Amino acid sequence: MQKHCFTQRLDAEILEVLEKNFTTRQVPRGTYAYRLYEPFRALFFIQEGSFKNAVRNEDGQEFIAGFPMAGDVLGLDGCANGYYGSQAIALQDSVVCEIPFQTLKDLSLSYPVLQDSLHRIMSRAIAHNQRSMLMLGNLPAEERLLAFLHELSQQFAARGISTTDFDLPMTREDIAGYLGLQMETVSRAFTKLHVEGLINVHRRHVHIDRVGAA
Amino acid sequence: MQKHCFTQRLDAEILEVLEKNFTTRQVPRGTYAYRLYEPFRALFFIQEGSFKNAVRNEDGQEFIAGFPMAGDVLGLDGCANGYYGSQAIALQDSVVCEIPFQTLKDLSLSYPVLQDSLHRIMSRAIAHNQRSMLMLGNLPAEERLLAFLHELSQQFAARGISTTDFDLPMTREDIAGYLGLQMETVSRAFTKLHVEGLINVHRRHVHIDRVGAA
DNA sequence: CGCGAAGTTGATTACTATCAATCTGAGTGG
DNA sequence: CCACTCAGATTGATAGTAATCAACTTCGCG
Repeated sequence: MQKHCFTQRLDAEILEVLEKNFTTRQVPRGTYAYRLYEPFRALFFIQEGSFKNAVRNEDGQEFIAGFPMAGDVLGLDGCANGYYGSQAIALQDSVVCEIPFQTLKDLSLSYPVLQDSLHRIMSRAIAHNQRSMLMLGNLPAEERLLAFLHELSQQFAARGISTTDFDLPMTREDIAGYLGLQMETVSRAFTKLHVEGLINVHRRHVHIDRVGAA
Repeated sequence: MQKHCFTQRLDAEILEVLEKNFTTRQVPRGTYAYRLYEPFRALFFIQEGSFKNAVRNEDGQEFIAGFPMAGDVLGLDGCANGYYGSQAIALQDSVVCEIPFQTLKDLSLSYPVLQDSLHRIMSRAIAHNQRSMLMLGNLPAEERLLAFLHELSQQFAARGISTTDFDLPMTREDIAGYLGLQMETVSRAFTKLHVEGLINVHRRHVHIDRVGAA
């Protein structure tokens, strides 16, 4: 499989420069790439695997902000306050490149394209969160799940994996956390979509039959 | 009132540099600072007034991503795709500084502190959206409204306005759009908070009596 | 084989949306 | 100055959706 670094569309030349400064780290399934309230020092570029990006408040309530995969960047919320406002837990055994933020800034001065890239990545995160909020605010459970499957399908598409046949790396509870629903509701929504002939699902495996006239 | 530019905590020296490149623009109440799908060229720094930042999808469903005020930055979601993914509508007669993104990037090379500032601003937007999603996913109507009032109170605090006594610049419908609720539900939540003795509210005017044992 | 985590399904409750009727107050023009 | 108007806001009644509580099933794994 292709090695993903920083973005999928970065010049090879820049990649070389970055790789000199990379520290590669294994992140076994269930462990953290970075933790909530940990001092912000670095961004993490996922080379292999996938994560869940969890936000929590004082009351222990948890929300899943997203499921970043190979090629995505972790820790973007950290440089606002000097500590991470979320945490990233590996859903599978994963590999990340740790890029100290200071290094990234220094390199940006010599390689403006790198700076552009960082801006786009952060901007994309903002745009993604805005679309998520739109979904959370407006869609009923079943449509949320459909939107989620569609989003996931596109994430896989960008990585050359089948868009109609794939395994979910996360539990029903994780999905519920991402969609702002309860696990049971997610399970029922899966069943409903299956009954309607839109998908075929067995545990973690999903097959999308038709995209639905959304 | 103090003039707000870029961030409240930027060196005077840098401010001068920026101001040379500013184009100031009046944005009357009800008009746009920028529109959805408009080509991305610039960020907007609010000098006076306040806005609602609205995201829409194809079905015409709308979500309010936030209510940026003087000192905040608009248009951050634009540089991901080359066009704005949202739009900003003035809630009051407002004034913005339009900073072409290219200019900002050029200046960043000479003034690294400016680059830092941009990173922090984008990072803060990401962190803010994450907290919003946490609220949308977990809290019941009344607590959402309370969280919103608290957030607003802090926004005012940062601008030297009373944290316990203020006028809402937005309608109930806008608040509903931000909280992922219906206007009627927001109205009922206001009434309930009043009955519980937490707030005093008449139309747009709000007085916070006690913060509640959240 | 048995245990436990993950997932499904059912019954009931609680909350919010929806539809509909009013109320209020700011702005307008006679 | 007052009546009129209308957008914004409130309140009520009802329906619909998701949460909650509980029982049960499935599957991976030691």
